Amino acid sequence: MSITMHDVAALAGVSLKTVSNVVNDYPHIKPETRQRVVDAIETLGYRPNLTARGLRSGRTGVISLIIPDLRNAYFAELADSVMRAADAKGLSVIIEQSGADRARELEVLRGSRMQMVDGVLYSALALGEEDAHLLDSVTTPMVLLGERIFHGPTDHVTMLNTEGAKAATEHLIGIGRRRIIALGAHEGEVIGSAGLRLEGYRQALDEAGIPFDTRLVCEVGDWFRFEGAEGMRRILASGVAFDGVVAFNDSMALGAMRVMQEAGLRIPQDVAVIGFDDIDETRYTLPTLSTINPGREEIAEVAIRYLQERINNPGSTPPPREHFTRFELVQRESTTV
Amino acid sequence: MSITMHDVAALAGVSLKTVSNVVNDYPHIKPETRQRVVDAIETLGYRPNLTARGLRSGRTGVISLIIPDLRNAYFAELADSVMRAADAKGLSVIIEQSGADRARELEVLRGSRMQMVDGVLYSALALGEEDAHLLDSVTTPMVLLGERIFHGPTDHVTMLNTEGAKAATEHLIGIGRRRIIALGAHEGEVIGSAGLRLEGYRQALDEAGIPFDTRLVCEVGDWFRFEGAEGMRRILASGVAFDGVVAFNDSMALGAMRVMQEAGLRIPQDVAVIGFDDIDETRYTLPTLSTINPGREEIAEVAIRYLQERINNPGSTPPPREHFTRFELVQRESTTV
DNA sequence: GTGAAAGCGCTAACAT
DNA sequence: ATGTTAGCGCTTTCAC
Repeated sequence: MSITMHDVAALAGVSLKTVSNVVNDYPHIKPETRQRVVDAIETLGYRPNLTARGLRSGRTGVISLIIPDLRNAYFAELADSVMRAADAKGLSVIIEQSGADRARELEVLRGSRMQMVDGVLYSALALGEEDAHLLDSVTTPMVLLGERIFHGPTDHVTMLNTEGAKAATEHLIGIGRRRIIALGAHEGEVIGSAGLRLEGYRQALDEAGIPFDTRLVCEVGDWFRFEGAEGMRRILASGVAFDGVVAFNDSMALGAMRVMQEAGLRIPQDVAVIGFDDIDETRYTLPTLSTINPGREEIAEVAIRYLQERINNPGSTPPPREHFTRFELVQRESTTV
Repeated sequence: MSITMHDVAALAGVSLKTVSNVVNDYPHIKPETRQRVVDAIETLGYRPNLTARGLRSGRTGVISLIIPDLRNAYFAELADSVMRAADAKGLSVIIEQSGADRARELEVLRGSRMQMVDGVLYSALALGEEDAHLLDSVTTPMVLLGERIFHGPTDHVTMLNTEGAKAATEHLIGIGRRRIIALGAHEGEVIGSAGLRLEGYRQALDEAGIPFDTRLVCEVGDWFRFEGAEGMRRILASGVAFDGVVAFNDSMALGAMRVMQEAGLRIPQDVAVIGFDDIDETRYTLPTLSTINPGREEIAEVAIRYLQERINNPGSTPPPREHFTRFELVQRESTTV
């Protein structure tokens, strides 16, 4: 049996309500009363029961973060940023992995765990624009992360994908590259990281007057290292000439780099490479990898702020907001000639 | 206002208890009654309120995982394994980062979040054997992970560190290496990953009749890539001859590999390298990295099982158990000559 | 400024 | 096999 407010109230000789007021930092309490309560809490080692508080107040102080997979460095780092931002606001974070699986991404939304969190940060990978309406029925406050769904019924925080990819491509063009591979395309995709980033790649080529060549566009399935490696193997096998690679994430860039190095290509002399995400690892590879930093900390901070605003104002439902973070091009050895 | 059991009971024309029984899969319910309740749940879209259930039953179905830092690939992968094992048992996981900071590791133990979880998986990095008594006062069921505290008051799951390091060293000796660097030592440490692994390294040398040379022992602070790189720089600067490296984790091995490659050393021809942890990345570096797989999935599975046993039998307090997982040596290019 | 009472939604006894 | 009753520990009216 644990210590309850009752015990504290009894020891301090006050009522339940007064203890509650002290615990919740209510302003109007006589200093000496407050002190007596604080002492009683101290001597008894009282800790509020958060479950009871949650039941009564309707708030648990817990949010959930739904991401595809923690083993993916980008999401591990995103989770880290989210947990820091949440911690600063006194929130705990339950992480749920969806495995980028459509069925599971939907299941998690309906799952009963949703009943015990105040809000959800939702980073979908398999759902798309056509699923936006499925979010209408979600009553828990939610902030969307990522590029799969725009103009949904909820707040949305993401980076400027097209602009980032354009900047990456311009950077390669700026160091004299003309035959640039786009690694990580998804056929027919318009919305979504792949679609948006390919668009940025095209814009950069257009503005530089470089013709778009479909042989330089490498389509892959998932964005793991393996796929980056496989994609590069296909490029090499095709015999197409190239002198630069814009990979749509760092993992693929690293997989491709390994394949190129095995094939005897020198980076950046023969092929300059730039990735996306600025995962920690890019600082330590050989060569180190230039990349686009998507502003993970800003994403986490803004997402938490939006979520908390929704949580704290359950009545009002202002229209969904959209926040685009600033990105930053980080130049490292893979594009320094 | 959300739908409660009351609403379901009213619609199905049964009592609260019956609804509760159906929801909790109680065995003895007339099939037709059950069906009526199920239908009512369906039409109303009822979801049990987990907070209320938690308050009443004393169990929330949430555990917390306390780890140093998700940005560390080993812990991200451990968290992934833990979440999968927990999910299979219907448990949710709150992750808390301690930053390998002693004060924070202790704070997290006393934190009020502990009041809302059924149990804790605790992976300390800064606490040590001398802090074991601090765990006595923790009433929440707990399973220790890692090597900092043995013979504490709680269950403990870890790998066979000494044996793993011994096997790694023997592997290098087996391919003809005699001057082997031990990368990642902590001066004076006996317990803890560094101490135990250094011991395994010594045992392997002893058994092979190779003299222990302190100039080959490289001490570092944290076990990040940066420290591995710095340690290797010091080794190279010292001018000591060597033909093998046993790194006490993969991150350091990769940092060291990069420095060696920059210095023109070929791996594995000039220096064979083996790490520890089998993080995903080791499969994709150039060369791929041989390593000791610590059996993360087994660690997660056993830890969750132990924890659940403690949670489900709050009365009985059998003595603390200790489980050592099997490790596996994974040979890759960095030790294949 | 503080107290008394009500009840958040659920499950565990104890009936029937 | 199902219904009734009584709280879990807290916050929130509403008094005083």
